[in-house]
Amino acid sequence: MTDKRIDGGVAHTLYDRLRRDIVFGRLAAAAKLPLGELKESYGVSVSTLREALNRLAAEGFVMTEGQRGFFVAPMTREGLRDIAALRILIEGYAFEKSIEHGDTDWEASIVAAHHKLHRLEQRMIQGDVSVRENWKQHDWEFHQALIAACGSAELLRLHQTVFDKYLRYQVRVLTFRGTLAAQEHKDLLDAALSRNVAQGADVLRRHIDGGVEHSLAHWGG
Amino acid sequence: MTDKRIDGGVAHTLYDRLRRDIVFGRLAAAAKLPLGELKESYGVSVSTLREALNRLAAEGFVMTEGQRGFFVAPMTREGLRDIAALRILIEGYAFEKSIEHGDTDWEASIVAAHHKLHRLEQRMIQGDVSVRENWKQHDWEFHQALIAACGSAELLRLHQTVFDKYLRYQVRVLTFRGTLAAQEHKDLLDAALSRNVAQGADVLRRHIDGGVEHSLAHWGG
DNA sequence: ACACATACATTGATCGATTTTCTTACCGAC
DNA sequence: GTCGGTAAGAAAATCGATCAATGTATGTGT
Repeated sequence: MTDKRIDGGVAHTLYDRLRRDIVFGRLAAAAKLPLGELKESYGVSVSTLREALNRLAAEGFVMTEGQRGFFVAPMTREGLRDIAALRILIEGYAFEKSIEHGDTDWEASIVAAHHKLHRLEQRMIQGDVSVRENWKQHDWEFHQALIAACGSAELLRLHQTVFDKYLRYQVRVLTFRGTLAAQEHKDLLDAALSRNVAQGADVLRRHIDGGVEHSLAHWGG
Repeated sequence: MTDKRIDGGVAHTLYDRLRRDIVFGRLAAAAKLPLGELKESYGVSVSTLREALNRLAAEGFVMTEGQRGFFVAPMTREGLRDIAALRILIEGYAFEKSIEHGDTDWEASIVAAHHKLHRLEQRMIQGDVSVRENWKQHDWEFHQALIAACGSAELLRLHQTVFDKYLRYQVRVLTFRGTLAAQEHKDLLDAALSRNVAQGADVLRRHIDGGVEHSLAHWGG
């Protein structure tokens, strides 16, 4: 028998797909989301579709105004600075708490997460762009591992959506920050292992602000 | 003709009603939410109901696990401490930014908001419990006014849900902190008007932690 | 008497159809 | 020529019905 727990039902699968399609730009920013067309392309009914869209609307990935349907959330320079500042606040605080409370198991998990991320980064730097979506997953897992010992479920949950909103802007510019980002990840790992709160917060701020500057520089349009 | 913009459709109205019913405890914590019954009592169809519940699930007011339906989010001592810490972080940061950037219009709006709140608090202290739900509204409007000049839409949006999650715990214990809370609100106003960031953050922390201690002391069960 | 399996009842998840609302194109009046 | 109103078409919001999963009770075998 197949394990049903792999997918959480059509609605949950659809939610994941839509979310990824928004974060990775396959659904363009500010694009209209016509129920009739999406219903066809995703192969679900309108009710199921609306359930997923409502969840995404609550998280801020899609907008819905009055009875005019759903739109992908737009991307603006101000929106990027806004979400980046929020990520620095949330992740910075969670990182501090995590450094305070983390035990040896936590240390082991961040070392492991960093190793996997490092491998992917090497391939990315060498120009292998096929692993991009995979790399994102490991980037997130590393950052999530860093703050996993913060002791707050609310914080971890919130970080997940803030991180993805920020990531959407990183994906938008197709170029990779490469060596710089990789070095910052290493610095974050070192700060965590040496329990240096101030240094960790500082590196994290530079890491995120660096991504903002990179995105703004390659904004285009 | 009646202005349609007053209600945002059945779904949005239902969302508001459900959210209020959860925050004010009319839907008990951890209670099951049977679609068949709710459909009757709220007078909507199952699809509309599920849309609203999905939005609330994304915000964390209701839980949904697998194919077993929806539950009101439970309330625990740890959950209270968790959400309180998050509120201190979010609102404290937003308050600082607001003090930095706020202009005279902002000052006027917080004076006005505080005045309305103050009137309600006087009636609450005198034992008039009929204005409780109205008082909550003005409490929220005052705190929202304090941070309105922070310059971040994401922060304001996030604050709204964090505030309501915290408020649910305050509503849970039926007693009112009365004079203490009123004095703290006055102190917050003074700190904002005198642009004293450190004092503002300090008062805010005491205000929120005070509410936590009050709730834990009257926890019962 | 207890454990397990199976049939039944209940509830949630998904779908297709109906109703309402918005958009736009068209026509007449100023 | 433009503004305002109106009617037709498209799209979204809502609903009622069907399908699938879960929980429960019953019966049988050890």
